[in-house]
Amino acid sequence: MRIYNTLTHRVEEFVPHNPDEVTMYTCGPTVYHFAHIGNLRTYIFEDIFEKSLNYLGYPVKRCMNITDVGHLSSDSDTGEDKMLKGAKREHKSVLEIADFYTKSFRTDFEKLNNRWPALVSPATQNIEEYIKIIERLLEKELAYIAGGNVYFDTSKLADYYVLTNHKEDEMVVGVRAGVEEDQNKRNQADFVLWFTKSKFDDQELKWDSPWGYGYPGWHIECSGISMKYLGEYLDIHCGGVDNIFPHHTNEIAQSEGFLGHKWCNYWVHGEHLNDQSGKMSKSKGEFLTVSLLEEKGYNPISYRFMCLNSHYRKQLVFSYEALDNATQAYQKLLNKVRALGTEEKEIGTEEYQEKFKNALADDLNTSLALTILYDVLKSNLEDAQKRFLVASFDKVLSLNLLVEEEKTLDGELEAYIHQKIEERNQAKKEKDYAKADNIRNELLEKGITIKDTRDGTTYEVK
RNA sequence: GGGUCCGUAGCCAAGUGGUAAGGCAUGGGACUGCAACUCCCUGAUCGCUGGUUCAAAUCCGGUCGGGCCCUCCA
Repeated sequence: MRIYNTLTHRVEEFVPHNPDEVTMYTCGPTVYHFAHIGNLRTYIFEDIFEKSLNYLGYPVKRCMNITDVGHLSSDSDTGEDKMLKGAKREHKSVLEIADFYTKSFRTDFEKLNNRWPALVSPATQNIEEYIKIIERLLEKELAYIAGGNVYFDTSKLADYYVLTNHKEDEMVVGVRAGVEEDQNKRNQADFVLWFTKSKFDDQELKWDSPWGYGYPGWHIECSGISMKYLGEYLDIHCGGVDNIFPHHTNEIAQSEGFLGHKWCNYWVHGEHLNDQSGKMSKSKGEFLTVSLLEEKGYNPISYRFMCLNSHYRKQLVFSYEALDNATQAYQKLLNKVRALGTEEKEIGTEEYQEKFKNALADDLNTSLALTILYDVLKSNLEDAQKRFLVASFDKVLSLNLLVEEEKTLDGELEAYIHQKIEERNQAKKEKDYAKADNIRNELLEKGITIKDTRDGTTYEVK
């Protein structure tokens, strides 16, 4: 498999430490509010990545954190704490907020057919890990204490900006409004590992530490959780592009400072979903959640389809036109697949399996992978072979291509529909088309769509 | 100011040197009592401009337009 590595700025051949257990860490959400579909785009990409690795023969051990504490809106100890803000907004405790939004995140995550990682760990349950790391960093003099907080000393590293081509003296501090420089820091890029003194003394969650009662900095949690669950040699670390700097840059600094050797070989980042005006955010424009799409009558999987039609490293602009487009295409695809019958036959499908694998192995070229799916449907293969391939591809695509609509109709409704269809067919025979159309409309109003096929009349219940 | 990415038909989009995949929409046709579904047909010299080359959407330069990052973010 070839994948783009942010560390080298190139597409590279993927070589894991151990092909029998690829380790993958993906940054999770801060659970202070609902996730919007832009947030979820990254998780769709990560899911496709994980499943592609599986499809290509690599078992994956994946871990994800849940940020449920002290995520300040800046490393300078300024701005607001997201969790506290969420709690205040809803008059609940931080833990209640975390619990509620973790659950709703998981619901949305799974509605998009993302596989929930086996290892998911909240930041608040790994405090001892962070303390262990910080202690070692202090011993090695890679960290220092100032103003009651523990900071990482970025000047001790030969190359702090490994992921970006930033040059420190050319960077502008406070490009964004509301960012102030923390006077305790020795270097501009230093960041907090542990807070005891903060503008946010009303922090609800605090723990004892060698440096006093306080709470961890944001970046340390991913290093701690990752090393705790996946060991000290990580194959893949994923996240959204916005995490490249400073979050992932800082993770590398502290993890490698702690370990004393290279930590993770492949850094893979997903691009953003934008709206017409640029970056999507929770505070401006329409707050696009999975639930909102559902309220508007969209199947969340249509959104997944829309994402797969694009490339994870390309910005995608959300519009209802694009989503409608995807919805239409997805429905047509389902119709075609459902006409294939139920038998599966593997023999003779190797060529297409190979093509599909090649598309995935080429830096996750999902739109090409979808094209191969269309090629299969148009090919001269037998229906059973096509069906086998669709089933196989859907292990990665996860578009519910073979999931029949499991509408459990009660017998009464079913009998009613059959009776109406019978009446309509009778009317058609007698060329009483007005009556036939009336029956069809009557059923349609109840969400039942009639289809006349060569083998008789079928129906679909919405 | 620094960094980085992108610009292919109405829309989504593949293609990184050999003469433009695929999907949706549109228009036409087959099927149907009509419709839906399905099937067939239907469209672009690749932002603009120089250059390299026998050959460029693909490489190099310039230019225009747009996104993102430079301590909230997926």
